[in-house]
Amino acid sequence: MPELPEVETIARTLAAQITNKVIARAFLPYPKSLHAGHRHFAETLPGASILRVFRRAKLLLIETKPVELASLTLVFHLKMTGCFLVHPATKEYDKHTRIVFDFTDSADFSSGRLFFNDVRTFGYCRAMLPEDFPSWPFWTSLGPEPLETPDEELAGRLARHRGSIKAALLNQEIVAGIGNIYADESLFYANIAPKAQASRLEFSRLVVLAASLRRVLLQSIAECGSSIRNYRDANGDTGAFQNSFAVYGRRGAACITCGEILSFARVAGRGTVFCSHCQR
DNA sequence: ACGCGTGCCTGTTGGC
DNA sequence: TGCCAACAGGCACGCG
Repeated sequence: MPELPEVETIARTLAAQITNKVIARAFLPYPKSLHAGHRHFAETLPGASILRVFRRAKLLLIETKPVELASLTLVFHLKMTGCFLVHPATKEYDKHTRIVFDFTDSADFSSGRLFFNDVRTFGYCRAMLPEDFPSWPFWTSLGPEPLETPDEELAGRLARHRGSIKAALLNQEIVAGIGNIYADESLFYANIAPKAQASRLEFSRLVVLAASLRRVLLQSIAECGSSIRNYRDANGDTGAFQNSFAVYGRRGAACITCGEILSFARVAGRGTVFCSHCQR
C-alpha cells in the first residue's frame, strides 16, 4: 500500500531509469486501468519522450513531451498493489500487468519496457494535458504536501475537522499523501488517541502531531519506504522502514515505550493499532 | 454540507 | 491437510 514515502521512492528510482527515454508504443492488457485520456494514450503518446517523473500526494506522475504538443502527463494512482517494473524489451508481461510501455531511443531501438502491474486492479492511469487538471476534482481538492507545509498550518487544517483525528489525517483534502501506516505511526509519537476528536485537541498537541508526521515521513523516505506484502520500488528493491514500525502491524505486541499490550480498533473504517496507555 | 458506511478487487492468512 | 471466511485499504459513492 504505497503512501507518500513509498511513492516518492518509486518516483526517484523510476526517474533514474526512464528519464529521456522515448515511448514507442503503449498498450493495455487490462483496459479498465486507464481512467481518462484514452485518445491521447493511443494517439499522442507514441513518440513522446519522458521529461520527468515526480510525485504529488500518493500520485506518481510521468510528464512526457509528445511530438506535436508541449506536454502530456501520465498520472498513476497505485492504490494498494500497483507497482512499476522496468524490463528488457524481450520480457513477457504476466497476468497482473495492466499497462505496458515500450521504449526506444536513437541509440538503441529496443531500450526496454515498463510494466504497470496491479494485482487488485484498484490502481489507475490518466493521460492528462495541462488543461485537463483543473477539471479533475480529486486533483484540485488535494490538500498540501505535509513535507512542504509549516506545522502550525497543518495543525490548523486538522483542527477544523469534526471527526476523529485519524480520519482527519487520512483525508486527502486536509493533508495529502497519508495512509494507514503513517497515520498510526505519527499518532503514536504524538501520544494522541486515534479516536480523539480532532477539533477538541489542544492546538499545541496538533503541532506536535504535524512534527511527528514529518519525522516519520522523512525517516521512511530515507529508508526507501515500508515493504509490507509486495511493495517494491522500480528497481525491484524493498524498503526498510517496516523494521521501525512502533504500532502499525504490531497488534497484540508490547508498546515500545511502556510495555503494555498494543490495542486494536476500527477507526475511520481502518484497522488501527495504538497504545491505550500512551495515547490519550 | 459534512461525516460515515459500503463496494470495488484478489492474494494471503487463520480458524476449524 | 484442506477449505473458506475474514482481512488488507484508498477512494468513489450514497445515505443520513
